[in-house]
Amino acid sequence: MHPKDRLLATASRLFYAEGIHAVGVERLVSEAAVTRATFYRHYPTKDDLVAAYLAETSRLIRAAVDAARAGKPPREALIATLGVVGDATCGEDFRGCQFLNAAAEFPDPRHPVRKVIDDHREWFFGVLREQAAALGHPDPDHAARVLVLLRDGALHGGELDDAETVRATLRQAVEDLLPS
Amino acid sequence: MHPKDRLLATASRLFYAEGIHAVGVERLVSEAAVTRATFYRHYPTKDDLVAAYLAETSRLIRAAVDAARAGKPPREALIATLGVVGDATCGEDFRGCQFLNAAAEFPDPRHPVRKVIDDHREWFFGVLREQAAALGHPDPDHAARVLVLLRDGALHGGELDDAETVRATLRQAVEDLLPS
DNA sequence: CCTCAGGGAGAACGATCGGTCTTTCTGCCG
DNA sequence: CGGCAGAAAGACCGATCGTTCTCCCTGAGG
Repeated sequence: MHPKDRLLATASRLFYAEGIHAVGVERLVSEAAVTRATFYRHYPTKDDLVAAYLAETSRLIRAAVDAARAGKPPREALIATLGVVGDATCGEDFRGCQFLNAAAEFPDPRHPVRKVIDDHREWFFGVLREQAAALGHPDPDHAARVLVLLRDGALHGGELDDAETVRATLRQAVEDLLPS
Repeated sequence: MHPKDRLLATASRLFYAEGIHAVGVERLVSEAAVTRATFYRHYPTKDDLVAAYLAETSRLIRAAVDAARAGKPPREALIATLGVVGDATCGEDFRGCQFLNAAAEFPDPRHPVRKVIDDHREWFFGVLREQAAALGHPDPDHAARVLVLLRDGALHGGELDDAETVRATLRQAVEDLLPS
């Protein structure tokens, strides 16, 4: 495993578990067994590493969603898509949504990190709208918007409230929303 | 306005707008026109000021919700309660939920700040459950849980997506959830 | 009038922040 | 073998972090 990959893996773990501003460069390089010079050779600034962390997270989530919905009929595919979210909330060391947490720490909407967040949200909304349309929902845009609300809520409730209950609540709410 | 109140007002504004870890003590005391000594005379540590900021925010929200539902029949009262949330998302300088943002910056569930957050969430869930029960909903616990999901989602979507659309989506979703 | 708490002003603490630098060594490719 | 990029190791930069300190001044209560 190359230094650059070790850095990204360490950053993903620490940024998610402890918060972005709370983890300093010293901590990153020491836990990744990399020197400061190597850090700045691969990432010009810390913010670039943050953006890389979110981009990589987005990549993993897209893969998980693609895998979950592959080959399923429309209704099951949509339930499976939100199921990925519900499962995530019940995973150990779950600490909310990487993107929502990062947005809380980067208030400036024009910050480069926010673009990665916006891209990911736009992708997910598109997936939901497309799936709602394939399902024959009369207003796929509205359905997708409600599903996004539920998703965002579940990703926070899973940390602050009981995760299993949140997963069940999410699933029930999604099924109620779809034409039976 | 006394120094302690100026401090709390300044902290509320800066913590919410820029994030908690991102605002240092120097910034707080200079913008509040207060000396460092006065700061630590009223709040033993910065974390105590953070807890006070969230406690004060909770107090204001409880007052707003109480005012919105006062004297309304059950169904309108519940819609008004969530309406407070929707209105908040459309306010200027809206930057998401103070409690969710703070939770993103305080990962340790045993941290004192997290207790203030948990208390606030518990209160809000209780209000929703009580209102759903008064409405004669067959499963008020489940209804309240779904409403919390929608609330949390709306409070983030209002910042990251279009606020007015989120408000309308939230209202529609709430009405669809209630027995007609 | 005297006292004394509370606030203003600002220096100072050690620690850490994000970022740059020099030096040395290793390993790969021609 | 020679050359050179990438990484290790760590000193170093100014700035800021949260926190504590001393000193002086003001204003209200007894």
